[in-house]
Amino acid sequence: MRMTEQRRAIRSAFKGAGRPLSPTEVLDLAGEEVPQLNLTTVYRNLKGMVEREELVQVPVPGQAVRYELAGLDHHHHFLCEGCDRVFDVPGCPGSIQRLTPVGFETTAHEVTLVGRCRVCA
Amino acid sequence: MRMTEQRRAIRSAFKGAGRPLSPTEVLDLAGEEVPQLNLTTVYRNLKGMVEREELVQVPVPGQAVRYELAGLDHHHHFLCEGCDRVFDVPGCPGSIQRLTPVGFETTAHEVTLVGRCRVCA
DNA sequence: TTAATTGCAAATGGTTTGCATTGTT
DNA sequence: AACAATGCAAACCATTTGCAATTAA
Repeated sequence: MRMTEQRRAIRSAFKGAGRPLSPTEVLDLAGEEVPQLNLTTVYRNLKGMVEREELVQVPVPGQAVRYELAGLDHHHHFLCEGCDRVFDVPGCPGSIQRLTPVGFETTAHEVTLVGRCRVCA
Repeated sequence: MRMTEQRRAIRSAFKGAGRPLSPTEVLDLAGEEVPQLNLTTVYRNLKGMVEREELVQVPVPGQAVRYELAGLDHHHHFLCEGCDRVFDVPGCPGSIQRLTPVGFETTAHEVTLVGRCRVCA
């Protein structure tokens, strides 16, 4: 794993954003530092960073997958219908597991709030 | 809005399944009744049924959208990692709105449990 | 009869892959 | 030099659309 300019730019896009990013958002943000950045390269780097556990995927209902830095505390997400950006939401409504139907086994849960962010509200 | 054989079959696929269905699942299920059923027709009918509010979309994180009969009580969903089927989960952990960050407005929420269904567990 | 519905093929949008080229070490 | 990373074009997959043929009312 070599350290290239584009990889550096992709990393710092996540550091700077502080919220989950879509591949296109990564291209736009990192592309300011490295204008020749290619979308294919973004996809390949995101994939590699997930395999190396630097990033995790953030599946968003009805939307393209986002990515965020790995190792954050358990939290959930907010999808803004105005700007399509995704934000982290600290905390978790406990008592989610107890919804599990009899005979089923729950290993994870996704909670996504949908609405308007501070800017769009 | 004319009543065709294929539309009838699509309707009854939902009645019979009792769980959210993907377009492909609809094709498979309704295709048993109407073998010449075409995937394009399924997509067009699903879209029409959503506009007419007979169905609602069920966005599943990281997966293709599912559809289910409209008008059900508020509930959530369970995604089985074994068979990729989606099931309804009655109930709702209250206290979800209180996760909303200051300045944000929450208008809806999605909760998806992920794990193994009764058959796959 | 005639307007809605269908089927097929082609277009689309997001993501992935093959392969030759470039860049780090 | 050796091999990982990149760029481009083509392949993919799910979904949508154009258009001519079919069918319910």
